[in-house]
Amino acid sequence: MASAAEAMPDRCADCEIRRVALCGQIDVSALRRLNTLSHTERLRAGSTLLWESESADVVGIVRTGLLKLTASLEDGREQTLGLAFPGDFIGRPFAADMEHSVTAIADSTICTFSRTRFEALAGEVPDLQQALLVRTFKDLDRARRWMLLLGRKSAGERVASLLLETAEANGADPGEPVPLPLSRQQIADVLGLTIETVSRKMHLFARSGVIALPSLRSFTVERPGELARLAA
Amino acid sequence: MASAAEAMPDRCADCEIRRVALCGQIDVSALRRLNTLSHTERLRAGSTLLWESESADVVGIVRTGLLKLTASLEDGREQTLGLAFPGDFIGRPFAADMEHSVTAIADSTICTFSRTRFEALAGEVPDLQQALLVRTFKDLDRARRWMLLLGRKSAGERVASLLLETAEANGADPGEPVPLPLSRQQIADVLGLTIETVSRKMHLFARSGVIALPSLRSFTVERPGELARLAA
DNA sequence: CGAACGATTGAGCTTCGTCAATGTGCGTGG
DNA sequence: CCACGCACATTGACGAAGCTCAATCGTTCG
Repeated sequence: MASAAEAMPDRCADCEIRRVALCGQIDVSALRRLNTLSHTERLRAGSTLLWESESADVVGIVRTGLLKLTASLEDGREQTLGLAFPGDFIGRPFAADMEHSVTAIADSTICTFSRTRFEALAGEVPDLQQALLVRTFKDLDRARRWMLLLGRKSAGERVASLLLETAEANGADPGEPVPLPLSRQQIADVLGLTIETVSRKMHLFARSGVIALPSLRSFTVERPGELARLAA
Repeated sequence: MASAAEAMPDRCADCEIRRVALCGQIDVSALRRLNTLSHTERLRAGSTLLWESESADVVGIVRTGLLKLTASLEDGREQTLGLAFPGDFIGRPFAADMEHSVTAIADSTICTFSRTRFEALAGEVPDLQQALLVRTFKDLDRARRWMLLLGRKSAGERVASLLLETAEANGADPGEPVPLPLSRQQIADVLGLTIETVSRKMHLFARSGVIALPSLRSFTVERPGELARLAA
């Protein structure tokens, strides 16, 4: 298996696929076939892999970095619909047109597949399809949870929710610095706010001692209970 | 096939399942098995089939009526995450806990299955799983499109968007009355607004001649182009 | 007819967006 | 090493959008 990856450095190592994308459920021969279909795509921060309302012929799995899914209105207003971390699946099998753009926030590598070939393989490998279905249900629930935030939470609650979620995703202890992979503008786009409001709320929390802001791209949680209460 | 439905009136007619849920893709024997597993659940408007953050042991397909998916905050604020029309799938195979409630808006009937038995069958019938996957991708894109509305559109744009979408779903011509299945409060919950703001915007549009409001539960589109422009 | 419920309308206020000025960190080139 | 410039972030002043509270209206159902 490793030898295949060495022989074809442009292919994804199948151990990676197995671990990250498919939870070790699919059998080795299908894995081999999946592997020969894959290409590693390198994406610099800021460049876009898939474009809203254009047809896409690739799907993929994020290997490293961070990407955002976004939709825009004609006048330029933009909303981030979700983030894609390593292991997340991107693209739309069984559908030609994208409903959102996929753009790298940090330099990223994506393990890509021809969409039609991936579809064909999925039809032949039920375990692959089931893994994808379970994953898609999770994405759907994540998106819907965010709808509650966008529709009903105040600016302060939104910012607190994001900080809390980021801290938890990092398994950070109180007082320990948590890296913040997003700029203020990107935070605003995720939360449906403006950059100014995000800045004000973060510093409000910092002044009240709930968090600390040691640098622009990190924070610490000083009073976890209070932060959770602020997140509503 | 019809005879099975007659012999067991509590079962869903399989022609219904085939047409509505599975796009005619699954084979007849699997259909039969699916059929013997199904129960028809009748739900009165206002009653809840599945509860947020409780475990659920059923999944199902809406046959008649209309349901809403909702999530709430502790203090009672509620956001509607989506609507389930006839043909829509509800519940979460491969997951025990619900992330949202499912409540009937109108009297409804749902063709339900034991979740675990449905999961087992899905594992055996790849076409069923694929149909479900395609459907789930569509739901995900619908949810994400709504995130753009919740995060970035003004109250007027939200109301116009909902009216436009409702009119289009009904294939209504200009001037023709469109039924509105939601109360003002339910519209507000879908759009992330208050009932007062919804009322004001609707009457604003009516006064300007873009729509007309012949009754509380219907409207007509008088100037489609203008309504589309208002929806942004 | 009256009560109950949902919808409308108005007045005031809060929150958040807008606009503008200022500040801060960082890389580049002198 | 320092100065500069640029991008990003912060802060303040102000206004508008939408929420809250409250009164009224209309409809439906006893």
